[in-house]
Amino acid sequence: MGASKTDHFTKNQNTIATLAKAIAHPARIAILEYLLKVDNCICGDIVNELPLAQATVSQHLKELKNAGLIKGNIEGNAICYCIDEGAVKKLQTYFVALFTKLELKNLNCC
Amino acid sequence: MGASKTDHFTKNQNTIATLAKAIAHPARIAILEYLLKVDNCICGDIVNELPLAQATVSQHLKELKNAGLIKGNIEGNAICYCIDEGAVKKLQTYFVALFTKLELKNLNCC
DNA sequence: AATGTTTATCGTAATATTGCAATATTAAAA
DNA sequence: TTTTAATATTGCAATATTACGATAAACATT
Repeated sequence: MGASKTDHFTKNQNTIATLAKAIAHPARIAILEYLLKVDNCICGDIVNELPLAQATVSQHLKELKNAGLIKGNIEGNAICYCIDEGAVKKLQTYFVALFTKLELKNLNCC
Repeated sequence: MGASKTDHFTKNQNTIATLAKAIAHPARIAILEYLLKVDNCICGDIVNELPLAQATVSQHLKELKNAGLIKGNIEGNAICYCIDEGAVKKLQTYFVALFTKLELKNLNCC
């Protein structure tokens, strides 16, 4: 078929893969970087910051939100988007673990 | 259309997105974890470690190799696969930068 | 109430990914 | 040389992603 066999892998493996997928697009990286750059987390001008149509940006924001990497609150006719620290910490935890394992190895065989 | 507009984003954004995409599948996470787990980097039994057909595993290995995350040397009729430290360090560098930016922020507005 | 602004959703087309059977390739072993 | 074993490639079908125009929804402004 063609659908990922997620049920054959561990929960942790699927979690990390999902988080990685959420940031596996330059537009979503750009969105995260922008959210980190601006002082205030009110970000009604994200669309103007990206070279994509409004509908496309909205779709990318939705994916980041579904992945839990950002949070959004309604504020009048604007939306307040922020980084979600919890999810980013989860990403961080995994990568730190990965990198730590790496450093313990003597990978000079190839 | 449907193709990513990679040329509208920075080189760094595209690099990170590509690396993230390479690990955005549980099978490829499982492969990396297995490569980290085994003592020796000769890994001719990766196929048996995964719940996927040989052709599919080979394809995932190819993607990891294209992304530069693993290296492979031909050794007789087997292949020696290893983590590529350089690429993992690149991933690490980016995430450390991202997480560092996060900690400097006061993200309590949402 | 009518208008303008901002964000979300729908519908659709183009492209990419996933998975596997079948087959090819490569080199060791018999 | 023939056989065996391991990995790669091809071809195809199913599914997912990306992008955007059109439209809807929500609210502020006039």
